[in-house]
Amino acid sequence: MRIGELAERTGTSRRLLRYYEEQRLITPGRSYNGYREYEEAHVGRVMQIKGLLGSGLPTRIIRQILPCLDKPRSIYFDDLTPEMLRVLECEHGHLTQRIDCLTRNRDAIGDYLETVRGMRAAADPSGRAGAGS
Amino acid sequence: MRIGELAERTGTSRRLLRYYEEQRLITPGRSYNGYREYEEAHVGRVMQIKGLLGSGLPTRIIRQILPCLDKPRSIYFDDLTPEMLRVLECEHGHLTQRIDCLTRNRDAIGDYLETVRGMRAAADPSGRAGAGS
DNA sequence: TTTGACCTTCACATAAATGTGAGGGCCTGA
DNA sequence: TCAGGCCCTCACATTTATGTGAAGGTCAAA
Repeated sequence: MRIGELAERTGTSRRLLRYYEEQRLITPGRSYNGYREYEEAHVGRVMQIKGLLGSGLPTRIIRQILPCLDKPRSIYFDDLTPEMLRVLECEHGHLTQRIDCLTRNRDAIGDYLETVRGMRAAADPSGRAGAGS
Repeated sequence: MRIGELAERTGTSRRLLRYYEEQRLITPGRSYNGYREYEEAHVGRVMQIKGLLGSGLPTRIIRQILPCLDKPRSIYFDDLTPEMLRVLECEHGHLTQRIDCLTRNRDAIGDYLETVRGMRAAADPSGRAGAGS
C-alpha cells in the first residue's frame, strides 16, 4: 500500500510516516516510480511506534528495542552484542518504572472518580446525572 | 528548603523546577528575600511530575490531574465541574492505554531477554558470562 | 490532453521540555 | 569588607516530534 492509505489506517500524518522512516523505524520499499510501498505488517508496526512515542520513548530507544519485538524474530541472538543486551535490560527496567508510575497515577484517578460517583449516587439516588441548581 | 536542595534531592535542574512553577505544577512559597521556599511534600510532588512527564503527559494534563491525586484531597467534590469530570475520565482511559502499550512491549523485551539467557545457558552451562574468544 | 488526486523532496515553522548564560542581589565566613 | 556560593529574572538556544507549504513528478479518468 502507499503512504496515504497507511496514514489513514494508522491515524498518522504522511509527514510523520516519512519521519519514522528517516529515523529508521520503518523501511518501506519503493515502487518503480519512487513511491513508498508499505506491507500489511507496517500497520501494526506504526501503531506500536505511535504507542511508544506517546508513552515518552524517544525514537532513538524505539529503534533499539523494535527489532527484538518481532514475531518471528528479525534479530537473532548471534547478532546481539553485549552492549545491546545491556541496553535492552536497561530499557526493560525503565519501562517497568514508567508502567508503575502510570499505574499508580491511574489508580489514584480511578479512586477519585469512584469516590465522586459514590457521592453523586448518595446525593441523587435516581441515578440521573446533573445536580441541577 | 531552597531550590538547590530540592533540585539535588529530586535529580532535577533548578531551571526545570522554575519551569514547573511557571506551568503551575508546584507553588513554592517565598522567603523575605525572594528565594523560593519548598516544603518537604514538594519532593514527592516533583518526583510525580517527573514520572508523568517522562511517561509522555504534557504539563497541561498533569496540571489537571495532579490536584485530585493528593492525599488528603486538595480538590473537593463540590469544586468538580462536569467538564473536569470528563477530563479525568478521559485521562483515566488514556493512561490505561499507555500502560497496556508499555506492558506489552516490556513483556516482549522480557521474553526476548529470557530466550537469550536460555540460549546462553545452554551454550555455556558454567553460568559465567562472556563467551570469550 | 488536461484535471485532480496522489506521490516526491526540501525547507522552514512550531510547541514543549530543557540547557545555558548574563547581570545582578543576598548572605556567610574569612 | 570582600569572596564564594547561593538565589533571582530574563532571554536566547537546542532537541524532538510535529505541521505546513512550495515546486514538481506520476497516473488515471474525463
